Formats: sequence, structure tokens, C-alpha cells
Amino acid sequence: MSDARKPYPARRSERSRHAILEAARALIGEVGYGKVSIEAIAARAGVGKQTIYRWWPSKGAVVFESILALSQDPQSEEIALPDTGDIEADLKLVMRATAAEFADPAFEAPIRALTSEIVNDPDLAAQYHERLAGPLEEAKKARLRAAQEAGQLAADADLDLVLDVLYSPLHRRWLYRSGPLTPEYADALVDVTLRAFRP
Amino acid sequence: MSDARKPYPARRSERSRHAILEAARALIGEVGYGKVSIEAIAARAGVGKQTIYRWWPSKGAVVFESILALSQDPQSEEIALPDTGDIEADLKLVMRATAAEFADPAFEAPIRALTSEIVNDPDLAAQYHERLAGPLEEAKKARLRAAQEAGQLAADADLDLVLDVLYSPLHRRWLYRSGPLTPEYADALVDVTLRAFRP
Amino acid sequence: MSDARKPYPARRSERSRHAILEAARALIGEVGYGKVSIEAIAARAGVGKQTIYRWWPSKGAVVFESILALSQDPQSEEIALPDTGDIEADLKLVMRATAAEFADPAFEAPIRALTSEIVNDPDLAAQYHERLAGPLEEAKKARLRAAQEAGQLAADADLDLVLDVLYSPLHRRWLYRSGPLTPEYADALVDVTLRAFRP
Amino acid sequence: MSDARKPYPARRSERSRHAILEAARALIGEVGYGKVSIEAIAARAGVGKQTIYRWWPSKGAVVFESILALSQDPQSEEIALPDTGDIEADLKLVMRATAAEFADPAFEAPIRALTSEIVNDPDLAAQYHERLAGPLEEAKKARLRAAQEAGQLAADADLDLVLDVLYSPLHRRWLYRSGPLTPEYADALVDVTLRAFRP
DNA sequence: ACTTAATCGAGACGGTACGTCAAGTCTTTTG
DNA sequence: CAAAAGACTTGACGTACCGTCTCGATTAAGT
Repeated sequence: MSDARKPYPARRSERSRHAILEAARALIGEVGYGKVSIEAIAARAGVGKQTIYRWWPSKGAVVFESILALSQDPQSEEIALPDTGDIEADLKLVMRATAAEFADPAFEAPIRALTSEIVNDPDLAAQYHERLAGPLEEAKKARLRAAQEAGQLAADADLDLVLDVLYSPLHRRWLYRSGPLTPEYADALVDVTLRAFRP
Repeated sequence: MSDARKPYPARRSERSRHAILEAARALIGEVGYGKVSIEAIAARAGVGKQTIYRWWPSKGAVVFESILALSQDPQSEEIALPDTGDIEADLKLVMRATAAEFADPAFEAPIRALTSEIVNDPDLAAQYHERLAGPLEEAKKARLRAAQEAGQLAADADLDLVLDVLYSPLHRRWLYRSGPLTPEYADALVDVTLRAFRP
Repeated sequence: MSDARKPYPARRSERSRHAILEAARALIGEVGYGKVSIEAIAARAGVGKQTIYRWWPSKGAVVFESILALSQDPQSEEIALPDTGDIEADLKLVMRATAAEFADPAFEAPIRALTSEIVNDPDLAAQYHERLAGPLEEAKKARLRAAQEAGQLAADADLDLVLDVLYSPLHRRWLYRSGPLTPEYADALVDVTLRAFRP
Repeated sequence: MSDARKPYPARRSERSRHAILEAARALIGEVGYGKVSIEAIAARAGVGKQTIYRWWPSKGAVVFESILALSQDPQSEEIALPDTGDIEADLKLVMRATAAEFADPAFEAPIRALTSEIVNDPDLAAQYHERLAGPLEEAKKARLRAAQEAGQLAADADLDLVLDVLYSPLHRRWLYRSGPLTPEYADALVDVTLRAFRP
């Protein structure tokens, strides 16, 4: 009887699951995503390779989930952006923080790994959206909606588009290393965006 | 690398060089970037493996160059954007074309491959900038400068920032598959950008 | 072996025991001894692996017992060789039958499997002797004793030796495939043996 | 390019070939045939697994050749049995030596391993015949022919049959552990054989 | 035109990792 | 409490490629 079909999750070992994700996370940090192997994850987690193959379809999926797990625990349930009533100040705060995060090497490595996976795997891209990017975007849109109601943003602005204009340039600069992620750049993006969507 | 103290380019076989790049390009299209191997490239090109290792440091470099070669040949020397005098119409034309290009599967595969490499290798990112993205950006900035002179764009606008705002959202949508690349979206980006940077 | 401190045979499921031996026998015929696995036996028998491990120490033991069971059932209790009074005729009959049996592919596979086990496991060799070979030899020796009493065989002949000389060459030829198992060869062995041990 | 097809023996590494056979031989002695793995042979020989798979089709073939190599080197070219003119004395000498050899544990292990392989693989059986058993049998038959010419053996005796009767019982007793391999037993077999085939 | 030295196609080599199979152990649920 | 079910760790399988290392056989310079 091969292990190939329909493992029955009720019997799944929580201990193993956790050890695998933790090992994956640690190895990405230590040797870089490209050099992480399933064998190394299994060895580090004290787990048989089959236990990985039983529950995940690919290295990408393990790595993906290990990073998701990493990102989700701390913020737990609720994500909310600061709301002082001043949309410009609030956005600049958030954008500067985002820029700083991207510049932090400890943060970079796993996110680049994750991005590599997402670029080449539509399934993971969908999961990424649903589980990580989506909730975050909702939180941002909630803050923007408040700004609309306060008359600081055009009432008919497409909030998805606003977010695209606000974040994409920063993201692209980071991904392609096409320029420095300075606070000034963050501020400039906020200024441009508010100018484009002012009431 | 034993053989490779100083590969002396004068003796390099142009026939082999070309066959290798061509084989790489073909294989990316057939099996996808992740599954292309040096051995397969060598076999397909009718070349010894050492001939590849002698001239390129990694699979990424071969693939990268094969795609660069692909992109450069047709447009040869000069790249220029249309200039009808109407910046809005011209940009919409270009942006719609870009969106269509991204949506074309034959175009997608190699560019995603290239992007995978760039994300994880700063050297390749630099080369990409210098040899592909840079010249293109210059052409775009030339057109924007003409618009500034025609009073259609703020004279003090940072043209790099303008390009970021214009292209990044489209690019990001494509890379993360986070939304459809419609002509309407292309138009909306042009509208937003012109609104943000109007004189 | 956790479960197996003292498997308490009183509660043993006869249904399972039989299904396991039957499954083992069937699989040997279908895929060959070398490719039979405990997992396959368990699956085919509709039995948990532990149920096999609880009652048998190794794959060899299961296979061995399944073949023993196969050989014993039909002949049940009593085995006796033909006795027409003519030892030469009787032996030739038996030897030709034995040669034919060995040449039958359906018979071969399990016996070769059994032999593989026996060669490398002295315990199984002993069991084989006690449960299969021994009784058969007794029957043969009974017939030879009758021949001695009839003055057709030297009275002081060592009957074990007689059997060795009679059967071993045939057996070896089969095992090593070192020659054809013809009726003529069977006859020749009887002739040689009777000549060597004539009164 | 996979390694799968037609390795070209001219480039074969003699160093590796020898190390592999030597490692196989050593491991059989240390852990027993059943527990020898290709991986262990490769590791012990300081060789990649593929180098084994490139030149041998199976574990059995490697083990087989390692034992053949072992048996062939010392006796090199010519094998000849003693010939004092007294066939009985000569045969008893040889048979007692054979019995002693079988009883030696250092000799036993590899020969049992070899036998296991031969039983289940007709190809190996054929090779065994051609490269080991055949030449030996020729030497024995040469001695028996001399005895025929000296009038110590029936002139019309089938020498293959003589060898069968002489050796098979000893061999079988060893293989099945069905009795002790004493010098007396060896002598008895010579006596029986000579009686059966006396002129 | 003639060496002569680097490049070439080919492919064997020592290795690492793959994804699969089965072994034997352990745990949970069912009868 | 035995048995079915099946997840677990372990370890070997046979394959795919890696990057290095010979091999002759071109091939293009510099004599």
C-alpha cells in the first residue's frame, strides 16, 4: 500500500507538521531559498521525507506555508492601520514602515523566496492572495474608506487602484532593486497618490 | 572550474554560442524554466557541457542571455515611443500594448523565467537594468520630456517617479496575477498618472 | 516489537491467518517471490500489517508457511509410493513424475522462492526438513526397505545415501538449470542407483 | 543527457571497477549478502552510485562478479586435478577437500549469496556455468577420462552423469544443511560412484 | 605550410537530491 | 483486547543533473 492516496488528516501528527515548517523557515534563513532541500528539511525536523511528501505537493508549498505561518501568528486576528484622522500622516507612517521592512535583510530573504514561488505557480499566487495579501488589503481599504468619508479622498475613487498606485512602485523598486527605499521615496508616493485622488 | 582560467574569447565558437542560446530559448518554451537543465541545453545544442561552463557561470546566466538576445535583436538599435503630440493618447496606446504583451502566453514564459532569476540574483538584476530596462526607460522618459515641454506635464515632475506610477501597477498585477490586464486598466493608469503630474 | 510481547494465540483470528497465507501464495504466483511485500500481502488479505507482524517474524516465514500449507493440504496425512513389487519400475515412475513436476512453471515459482529462503536461513531449513522433506523421505525409505526385503537392493545399503544419489542430481540440475529434466535422465538416475546398491 | 544508454567501455575507470568489486566482496563478508546495499557498496568504494548502475544491471550482478573475480584470480589459467594413477584415492582427496571448503564459514557466505542469485536469475545461472562451473567440470572430466583409459571406469560411462552422482549429494547436503559434511560422507560418495560406473 | 595550443563534442566520474517504495513501529478506532 | 487502518521514522531504491575531469579531433594562430 503506497502512501500516494488521500492521507486522512485526522491522524496527522501536529508535532511533525510544526517541526517541518519550523525547519523550513530556519533553513531559508541559513542557506537561502534556492539551496533548501526537502532532505535537509526532513533531517532538521527529525521527520521522514515521506511525511513531507504526504502532506505537501512540492518544496514550494512547504516553504510557502512556513512563511505564511510566520506572518500570521503575531498579528493573529485583527489587522488595522493607524487612524489619526490625518490620512497623509497616517499613510506616510505606514509607507515608511513598509519601506524599512523591505530594507531589512532578515525580512527580505523569506519574502523573496516566497515571491519566487508565487511568480511561477498560479496556485500559490492564489493562496497568497487569499491568506496574506487579501486581508492586508482589506485593512488598508478600510482606512482609505474612512478618508473618503472625511472628504480627504475623492468619493468615487477606486480603492484598489489607489492601493496599486501607492504600493506597486515601492514593491517593484524592492523586487528589482531598481532604486533605494528611502523615507523620502515613501513620502513622495503618498503625495503623488493623494494628488491623483484628491476630491 | 578547471578549464576556465582564462577562456580566450578570440577562439570562441560562434556556432556553439548561438546554438546554446537558441537551445536554451527553445527549452524554456517547451518545458518551462524550472525544468531546463544544462545537460538538456548541451544535448539539444549538440555541444559538450564544458563548452557551456566555460563561457557562462550558471544556468541563470545562460537563460538570461538567451532571453536578452531574443529581446534585443528585433528592435536593434533605436527604441522610440510614438509622439503624436497628444501625450494621453500616446501613453494609452503604449500601455494597452504593454498589457496585451503581458497577456500573451508566448511572451509570458520567458519573462517570468527572467524575473525569477532577477529576483534572487542582484548581479543579473543590474545587468537587466543596464541592457534591457534602462534603454527602454530612457525612451519613455524622452517622450515624457517632450510632454513637459509641451506643457502637458508638470515641468518639475520627477520622470522616474512618473514612470514608476505608470508602469508598476500593471507590472505587479501581471507578476502576482492579482487582476486582469484589461485595456480599461491601462487607460485608468494613464489617467491617474496624468492627473497626479498635471502642470 | 511493541504489540508482540506475548501474542496470545487463543484469540487469534483464523479468518485472518488463512487470508494472509492465501494472499501470500497468490502474490508469489502473480509477481514472483522477490517482489512480494508485506504491505501487499496485508492489503490483499484485508488485514492490518500489525496482524502479520504479530504472528510471523519475517516475510520469509509467511511465504514459507504459505507454501507449506499449499503442499500439505492435498496429500493430507499419508504419503506412500507405489509398490508393484518391481523397484526399478516404481522408481522410474516416481522419478519421471518428479522431473515433470520440476519442469512445470506453476510448480517452479513457489519452490524456488522457498529454496531462496531456506538457503539463507538455517531455521527455515530445519522447519522445511521437519515438516516437508522429512515425511516424504520416510515414505521413500519405506519403499526402499521393501525392496531390500525383496532382495532387490543390498541389505546393508544406507538408505539416506541411496536417496541422496537418486534425487540430488535431479534436484541440482533443476536448481542450477544445468541441463534438461528429461524422462531419460530420470531413468538413468534410477539405473545408476540400482547398479550402485545392488545386492 | 541521461546516463541510461550504452556506456562506452573504453573510457571506463579501472580504478572504480576494482574498488566496487572489492567493496562488494568485503561487505558480503561483513554484513551478509541480504543486507548489502548498492549505496553501501558505492560509499565504501568511494564511487558515485551511477558508476555502479552504469556498468551493472543489478546488485546481483555486482555481487556475482565480485565473487567470480575472487575465485578466478588465484587459479588464473589452468585448473587440473591430481592424477596419481589411483582414481579412488584422487577422488577421495578432492571430495574431502570440497567438503572441507563448504564447511568453512569464510567460504560459505559468498557462495550462498551467489547461489541465492543463481536460483532466481537464469542469466546469472548461465554466466555461472560458463565462467566458473564449466571450466571446473572440464578439469574433472579430464581426470575421469584418464581413469577410463586406465580401465578404472566403464569406457561407456556418461561423464556428466558420473560427476552429477559424485557431487550433487554433497552439494545438496550443504545447501539444505541436511546433514554433516564429513570426510566419511565424501568417501562414501566416491565408493558409490565407482561401484556404479565400474567397468 | 607547419606546428602548437586552446576549444570543441563527448561522456565518465564523484556527488547531492530527487520522489517512491517498503520495512517495521506506533497510535487510534471499531467490533 | 485483537484487529483494521494507516501515519510514522528509517533507509534503500533507481534516476536526473550537477560541476569537474579526461579524452581524441578540429581549428585557428603565430611562427
